[in-house]
Amino acid sequence: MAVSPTQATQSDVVDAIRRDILDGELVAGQRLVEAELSEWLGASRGAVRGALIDLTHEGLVERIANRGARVRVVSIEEAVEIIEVRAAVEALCAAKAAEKITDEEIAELRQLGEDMSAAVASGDVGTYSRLNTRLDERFIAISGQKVAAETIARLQGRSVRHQYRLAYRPGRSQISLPQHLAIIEALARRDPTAANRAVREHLASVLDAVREVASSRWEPSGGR
Amino acid sequence: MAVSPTQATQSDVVDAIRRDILDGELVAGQRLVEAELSEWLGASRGAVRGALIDLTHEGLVERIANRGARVRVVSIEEAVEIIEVRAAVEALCAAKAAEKITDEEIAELRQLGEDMSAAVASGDVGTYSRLNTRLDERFIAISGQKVAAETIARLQGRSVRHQYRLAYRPGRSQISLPQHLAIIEALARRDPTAANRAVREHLASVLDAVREVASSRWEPSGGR
DNA sequence: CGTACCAAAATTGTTGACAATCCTGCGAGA
DNA sequence: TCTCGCAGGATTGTCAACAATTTTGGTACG
Repeated sequence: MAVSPTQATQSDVVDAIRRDILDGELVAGQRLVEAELSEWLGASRGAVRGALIDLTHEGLVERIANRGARVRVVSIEEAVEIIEVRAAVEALCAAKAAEKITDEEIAELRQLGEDMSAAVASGDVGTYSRLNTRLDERFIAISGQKVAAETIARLQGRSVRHQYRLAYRPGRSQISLPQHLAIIEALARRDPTAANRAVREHLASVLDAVREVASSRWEPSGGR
Repeated sequence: MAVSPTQATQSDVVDAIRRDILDGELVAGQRLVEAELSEWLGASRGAVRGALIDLTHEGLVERIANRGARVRVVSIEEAVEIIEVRAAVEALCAAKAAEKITDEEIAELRQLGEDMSAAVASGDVGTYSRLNTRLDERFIAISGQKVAAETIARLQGRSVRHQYRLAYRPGRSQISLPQHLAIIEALARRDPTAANRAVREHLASVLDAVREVASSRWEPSGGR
């Protein structure tokens, strides 16, 4: 999108392309020609090339030797798998977090819970969605599990496009809010087992919703 | 180690360096100078550079801007975290595998179990260790969870050095063999819950052993 | 009408030279 | 003796030109 006045560095390019993919500016399957992006972003071709390689490792871009890069298409099946893995790892984090959470952090999460309730009550889906993400990030950080955090971050990007549709489905907030509050309460009670289960139940529900959206999108689209 | 007569390509370099790190040929913390490796492996500096970037993403190499690459040192704490995450994800795979395993695959795993028992009985730790790895790979493949497989593969490399010491500890085989057989039996019974639990129990035991090795290695070593 | 082939264009891959950065060792001054 | 500063060397980072590969469009031939 924005072309900066100064020369863009490689990590700038990575961020820019990643954002465009996540925002849907670059659609799945679209070709990513190095020379084009280079001019588009005001960076050297080398930088763009390196960025595409990085994004390939993140799973957002697909590269075939001598045949260029395209935005990776993640099938519903793959999205489901990603959420299943995330469920397993996040549940681990939740259990660990419940064991080492401090009083201040509990207060912080409770506040977060109230904000979420308020956002849902006022129908502000955008804010609610952002608070969701924050809750995830917070309890993963609290768990102190760096490897798990890195693993989840890696997977996050790939599934975000599929989860995006979800947030704005009517009634979705009402389903997920109590689940999020349950996670918070389990952490506040310092109950690892309950926290583990609460996270799993939440992601199982997300999974159902993703599958449902998938099947409901079978008919309208007629594309390749 | 071996320098091939023909020009080595980038993926050759990745493989060569990875193998050397995993084999302990390159020790943790050792500097990896691009020009040296380039001459050593008979590849261009660009190829070596690219390989080091790839290995950085794998977590085997650590790179600091303008200051070069070194073999990443994975602390005991990190190894523990890695095994915890692996436990969560492999348990997921085991449960999924139990749901879709075929009769042929059950026979194959049972055979594997017998081979493992034989290897332990004859004290052939090397073979036993290799069969272990195969068992892991097989039930992950059977589960059909590509994302989980990729996630585990990523983590595998980093923890392998810590697990390596383990295999040759006296008595270790006797502890882990029944756990492996339990995994096989749970899969053969097509019991997802039991398979999940069997994998978790096995990796919990690995975890204990890693921690124990860690504490027993506190005294002999005199620091970096 | 379809197919095989070929050259031109477009695109990616690689290399080598140069620029930028960091580390080392030495010497001057307090 | 210790600290600071500064060249010199070593190492990494970047770029632009060149090579290799794939795609495309057209044409001749069956």
